[in-house]
Amino acid sequence: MPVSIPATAAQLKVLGHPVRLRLLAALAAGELCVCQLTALLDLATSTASEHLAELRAAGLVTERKEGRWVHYRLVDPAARPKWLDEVLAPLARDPQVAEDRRRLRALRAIPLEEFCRADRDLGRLGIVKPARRTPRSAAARRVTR
Amino acid sequence: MPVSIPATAAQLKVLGHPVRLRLLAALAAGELCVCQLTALLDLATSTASEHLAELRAAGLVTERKEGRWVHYRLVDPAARPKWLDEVLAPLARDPQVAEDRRRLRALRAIPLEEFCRADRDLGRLGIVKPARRTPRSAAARRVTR
DNA sequence: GCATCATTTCTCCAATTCCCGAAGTATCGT
DNA sequence: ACGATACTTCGGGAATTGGAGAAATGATGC
Repeated sequence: MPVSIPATAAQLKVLGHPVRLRLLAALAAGELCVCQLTALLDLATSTASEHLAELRAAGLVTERKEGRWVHYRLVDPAARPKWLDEVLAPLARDPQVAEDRRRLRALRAIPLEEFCRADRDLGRLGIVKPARRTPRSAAARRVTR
Repeated sequence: MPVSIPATAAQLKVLGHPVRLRLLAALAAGELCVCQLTALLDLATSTASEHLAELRAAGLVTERKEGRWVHYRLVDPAARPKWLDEVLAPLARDPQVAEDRRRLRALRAIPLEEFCRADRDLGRLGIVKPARRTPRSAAARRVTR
């Protein structure tokens, strides 16, 4: 595990983005596939995929293919920079992360097949309530940018 | 000390740049003024100043004005994110950081007045040796970009 | 083989970053 | 008051990033 300024800067830079940080915080509780993460963060599939690719290139996550799905997880603790857990742990206090964890508990209980059959719609599955988190309205996207 | 995804992402992003990481690694051993850091990293003054301003905006360093000089230092440990020291500590093994520390030991021994009177020229002061680290040749800059 | 579905890669555009030199600010010494 | 000096802010140009949709890839099931 070589520690150098350029390598460390690259890892920190990748981590220094709200979406990627949120992805990692979600993965801290265990592996998830791209479609679950996409639904959780309400992103375009290609956007989620690209962020995950960056995290992988920085050596922060690994992928595991299984059938049609690709599961991502944090790199195992030995290969993990020591500061990563220190960064992620306090994020539990962020309300966004807390809500993500709550939804993930429900989400993990649903088999992937069923989840995808339901169009990966958290609303339809009763994971998010009245607010229609419908398929990413243009309006919703525009504000977050 | 509010911990949130946006705030943490902002701090990590600022840290995720080789120059700023090197600046922080230098400051880990104690406060330094802009002109010392500029000479150490061989940057344009305005570039160093802007990087330091970003670090300050992210709450990672504080400034102290004294006469003509502005001294920067790491924020005090209480206000410091817990992961910051974990990030900086292993960097001691980076050869660049090791060399910076060596030069800093010599540099700190020189009063600021004298240092500036010598045009902040590390070569002239015998801190860097034969390599003429003259005032930032265009050639030298071009490669590092 | 062929359609389907999850994911990745490509193409494009807007926005941001990075770095410098120039211009501006503030402080010191005279 | 004046010039010199340490630093900051501004202006601008090259490079990178972020994100979406479209097209490509790869595995599954019929």
